[in-house]
Amino acid sequence: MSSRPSAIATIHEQIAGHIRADILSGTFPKGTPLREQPLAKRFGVSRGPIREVLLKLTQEGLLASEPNCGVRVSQSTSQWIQPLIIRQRIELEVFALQKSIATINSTQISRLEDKLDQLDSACRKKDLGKVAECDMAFHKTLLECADEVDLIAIWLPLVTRMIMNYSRHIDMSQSHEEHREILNAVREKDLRSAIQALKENIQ
Amino acid sequence: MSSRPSAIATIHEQIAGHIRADILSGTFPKGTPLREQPLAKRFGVSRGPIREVLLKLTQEGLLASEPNCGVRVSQSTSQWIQPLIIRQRIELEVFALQKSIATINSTQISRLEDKLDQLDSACRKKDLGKVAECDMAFHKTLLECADEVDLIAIWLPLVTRMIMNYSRHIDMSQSHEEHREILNAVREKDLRSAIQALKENIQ
DNA sequence: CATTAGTAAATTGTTAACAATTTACATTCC
DNA sequence: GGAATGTAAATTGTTAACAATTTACTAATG
Repeated sequence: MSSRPSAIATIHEQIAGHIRADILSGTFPKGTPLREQPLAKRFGVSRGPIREVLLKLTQEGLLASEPNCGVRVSQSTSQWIQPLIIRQRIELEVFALQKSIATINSTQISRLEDKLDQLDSACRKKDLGKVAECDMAFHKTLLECADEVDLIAIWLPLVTRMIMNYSRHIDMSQSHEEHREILNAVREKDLRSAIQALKENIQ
Repeated sequence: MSSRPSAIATIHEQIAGHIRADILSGTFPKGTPLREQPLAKRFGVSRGPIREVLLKLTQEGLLASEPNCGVRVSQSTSQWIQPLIIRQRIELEVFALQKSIATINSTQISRLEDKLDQLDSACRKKDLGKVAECDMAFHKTLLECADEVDLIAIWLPLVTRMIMNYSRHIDMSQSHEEHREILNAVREKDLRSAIQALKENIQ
């Protein structure tokens, strides 16, 4: 919801980022209950802000909530709808590319380069949670170039459900290469190649 | 969130429903700031639960939040992405129909009939907010027949953004007819007709 | 021995007070 | 008169205590 992309993360976003990484890396396996009090203690805040973060992650799809019983890490998305999710995610990202590629500027390119560097770093450290987070962040930055806030809100639940299923099977060395190809094509404003590289990365 | 469809709404859901209807009916025009204290007083609760409802509606896309400045009613979605939103929404609902239509049972049919009745009642009362809410509720119930929780989470941000733009142009008399046609086709397990009626209703 | 009932602990839900930040407005200065 | 500054009000953000609910465990009962 922050209007400025790449802004300094608020305390909410930092906490959400930590928990998100712990889920995507498998530190919290599927079905694990997340209790408010221990999380509050861990992050040095009271339960109020924690509740808001948990609600946010629930609506993203990472957590599942049962009234009066708290939240637990979501189970995997069913096999049935995965092809649908992939199709829709590709349609959104291709749309964003088509709209933005002609007018993309150097500031946006360097933002993408930053994300790519962070992804590279996470890959070398074999930090699975961080790799998944950086992967998402790269694509999110790409979407932000299209300057359509609604696009990201629609895209988020799709990508969250994909990452939940695939994060543990990411090929660290390949991931970095694939994203570099996307960025190279975008830099040269080569829409066709960019779309192809994007599809290969997502599928 | 609630595992039981058609369950008694929690206090959260009731408050969210009220505010949602006020936004969709135009009682709160686009850009109107929503303050926590007045809302808390209006619904007879403290600010805590109100904050959670506002966060929920923000992530649905009805409200836009600026840190330390509260939330306001979202502006309309840009013209650029509306065709995309419609396409994806149709794809989701058609998918749900394809998966569920063969196995749909009488309990689910009567649930749909309930929603249709409520829609009819709201149309006769010319209650725009209620009509928009019932419209959404009918389609949500249809999606629930597919028994894929993730489907609804992906669908919600799409339909919210459609309704935000169209709610004030709904043809009350036509809306009820269109939904009745969908239900009739579903009742007869006529997939082709159901899809056609659905597309005509959405587009 | 399995089942039920009852009780204590753990956990979520709610509230009201307090802190930090932003906004609005009046005052001063140029 | 207009811009900058300072102060008060309004508003959001956070906290800790309390209430309500669920869960886990123990003991009684058939």
